[in-house]
Amino acid sequence: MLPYPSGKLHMGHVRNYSIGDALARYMWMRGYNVLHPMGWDAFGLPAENAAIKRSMHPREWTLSNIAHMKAQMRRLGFALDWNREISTCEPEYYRWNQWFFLKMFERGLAYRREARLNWCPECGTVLANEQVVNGCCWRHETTPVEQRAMQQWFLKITAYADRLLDDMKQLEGGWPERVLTMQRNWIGRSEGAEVDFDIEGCADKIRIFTTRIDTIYGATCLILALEHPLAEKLVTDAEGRLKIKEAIDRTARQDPDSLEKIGLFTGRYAVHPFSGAKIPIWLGNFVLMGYGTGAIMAVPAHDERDFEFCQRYNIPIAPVIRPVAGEDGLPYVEDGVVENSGEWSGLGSEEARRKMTAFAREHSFGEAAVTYRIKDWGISRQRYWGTPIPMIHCPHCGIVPVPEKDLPVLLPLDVTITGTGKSPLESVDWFINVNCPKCGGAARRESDTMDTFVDSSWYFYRYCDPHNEHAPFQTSTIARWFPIDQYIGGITHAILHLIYSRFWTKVMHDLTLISNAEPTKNLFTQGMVLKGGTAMSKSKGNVVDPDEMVARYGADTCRLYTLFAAPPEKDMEWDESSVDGQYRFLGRVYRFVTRNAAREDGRATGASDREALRKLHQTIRKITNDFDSRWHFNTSIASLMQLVNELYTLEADLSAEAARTICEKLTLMLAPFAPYTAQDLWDTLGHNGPVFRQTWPAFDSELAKEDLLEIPVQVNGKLRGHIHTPLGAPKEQLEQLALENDKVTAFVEGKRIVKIIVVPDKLVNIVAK
RNA sequence: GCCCGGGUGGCGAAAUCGGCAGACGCAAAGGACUUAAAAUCCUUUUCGCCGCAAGGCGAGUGUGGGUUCAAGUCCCACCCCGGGCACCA
Repeated sequence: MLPYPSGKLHMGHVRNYSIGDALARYMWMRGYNVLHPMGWDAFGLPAENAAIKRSMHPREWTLSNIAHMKAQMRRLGFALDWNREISTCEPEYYRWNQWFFLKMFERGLAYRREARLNWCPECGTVLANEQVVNGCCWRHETTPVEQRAMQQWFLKITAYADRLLDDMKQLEGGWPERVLTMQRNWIGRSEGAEVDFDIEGCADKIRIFTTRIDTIYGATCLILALEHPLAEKLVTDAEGRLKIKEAIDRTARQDPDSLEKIGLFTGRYAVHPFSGAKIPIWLGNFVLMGYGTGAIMAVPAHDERDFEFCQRYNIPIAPVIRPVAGEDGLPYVEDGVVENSGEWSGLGSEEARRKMTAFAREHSFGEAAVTYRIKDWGISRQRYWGTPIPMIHCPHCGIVPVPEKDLPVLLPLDVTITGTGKSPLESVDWFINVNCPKCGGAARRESDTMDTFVDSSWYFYRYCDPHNEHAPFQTSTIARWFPIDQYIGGITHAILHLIYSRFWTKVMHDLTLISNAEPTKNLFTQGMVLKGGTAMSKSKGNVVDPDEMVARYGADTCRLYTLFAAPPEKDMEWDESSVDGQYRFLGRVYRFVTRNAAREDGRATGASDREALRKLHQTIRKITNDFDSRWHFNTSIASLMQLVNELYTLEADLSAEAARTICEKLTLMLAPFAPYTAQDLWDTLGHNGPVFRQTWPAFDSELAKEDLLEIPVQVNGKLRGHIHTPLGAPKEQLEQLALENDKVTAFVEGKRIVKIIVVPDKLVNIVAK
């Protein structure tokens, strides 16, 4: 039995909750309506919308926690795949996901094509590139993904690549630089040129992408990806084709970190479009089909990878860039002066790139081109749960969208989950066999469902208007909450959820549903919770469930522990040995307030009152500052502890009046961090209603002022003594007091005073020789 | 290899703008209360040396330099740890 009320805490993501909830409560007490989808639990409000309807503050603030997503989405009826939960049909959730899908299909932003994709054998489904971590599924970290070729639905996130990049300007300052860098790398925009090479004795051309067209005279061969469509045309003999297949297999089996370069000569030659030289055409396993054109020109003199390849296969190396004088190191990727390049020799790299690209364009064998690393978002999943993709395959009409009036397409309930890798929906005849909406003939319904990252991309908009039956949400209803003022989440979402939701926001912006181009103004990424020095994960088996801590100490102690262990942006080691301190602290607060809530001993006010009030106002100032600037709640809680420690020493001499004031303000300051205890104390103090509806205490800088300062005195930079002066004492006085100080004189004696540095209210340093 | 973080007592950490390094807490030791234990309250606690003692002296924020009256904080070089990216042409 705990000595104070413990409360409840949903323990899914205890750290994220503690941080977000503390902020939400503080902002509320500072006079903002806070839209914080999950935080109302902590506030004690029954329903999410009650808060919006019962607006009580003129100012508004939107806060969302990524870790709260699961619970928020569950409320909205979105599907959840996290625990392989099988959702029942939630018509509104399907309807609007499907509605968006149709809008994208109309605009060419949703399309279907065959693709080799990452397949997780454990999930029995394909995954998007973003969802593959170290070659394994993001949900099954020890299960390597396989490659499978199948028909897949994609969302054209690449069409938004430039806007996703450009709009980062709006996020600078509000988002951690680290996340922006990760997204920038992920999008991977690079500018260059595409160039066609004729093939000797063949009408086809090979198109390559390069960022260094200035080095093209150094190209001594072309290298195509093993899977390049032209490979089969160039290599016609059975033996050669077998070798290609073997090379693909061998590459797939290798550790991607130390891939051995494998090359196959096609026996064919290409014509260099600038020099007219005949250069061999190779296939190489390090050339990626999925990037650029799947073919490169190898410039071994100036590219490390090409060098390695060409050296291995005895392909000539021809330097064409002279490093700029003064620069040393490898010339591999550096700009310099072009040489051995016919009429272009002597130009700087940059100028050469511009002019050579223009030349290629004039002679119709190339053009400037931009390539991205990011690929379209593959959203097809062969799972039962998730939104059915609202499409019908008709043998006569092709792919036909389900008419909007027929939405939502609901999942059948009579499904057996086989786990065989085929979509379970395939086996439900009544679901699959439908009539074509166009011609009325027999047709088959699409059986793939959508990636559940689709749901998380826009749930926070729907959350603000959850019961709308006519639209995903009403623009005017949600406009006031967006963009989100503050989003809190783990760094793990940097290139998953956080890029998808930015994309979705832009699509909705283009559909004129919203006016904001970005979903959130500010992003805060809290540090990871570590156990044994590494991030907790199911595969490592080091996941700690804090439920036990909550059962033993209560949720408030658990919150305090989480917030006190480290500043929120820093990783924290989950080490329960220090939780006792938080438990003891809450007990100390509880006992002090209950002892002093309604004392009637008529003790007179005196010096202790003054001292206690000073400490109180200093604490208010400190915590207010922490909330307003840096959220280092560990120091906020430490200062509350200091206040309580001081109160314990002064308690015997406090007047009832001062004690009462202090109890109230202390309780209010505790509320963001330990809401249940604070609420109980607030009741004990004889108040009615929720403590978080009280105004955050203001500090009085007069009361916070120290009467007498203790100022350190240094001699030659070493601390030798202290002097006592009132605040704001003049320099001369400090100087004089310092020189009169016994301890100081002992060190100055016999020396010549060179200089005295006086920093008012801070320090005196005497320089003596 | 490239790009970010970070390195402070036995431990988690604090020092927010260049101004007393180690706040606050854990653990440990001692004491009070108690028949006893728990709980609670109080005290000590960076390291080394000197002293019976009050106290004093010296060293100290990964390493080596530098700037400054003054450096955990700024500059240069390096070491170590963590994270992200990585045949992206």
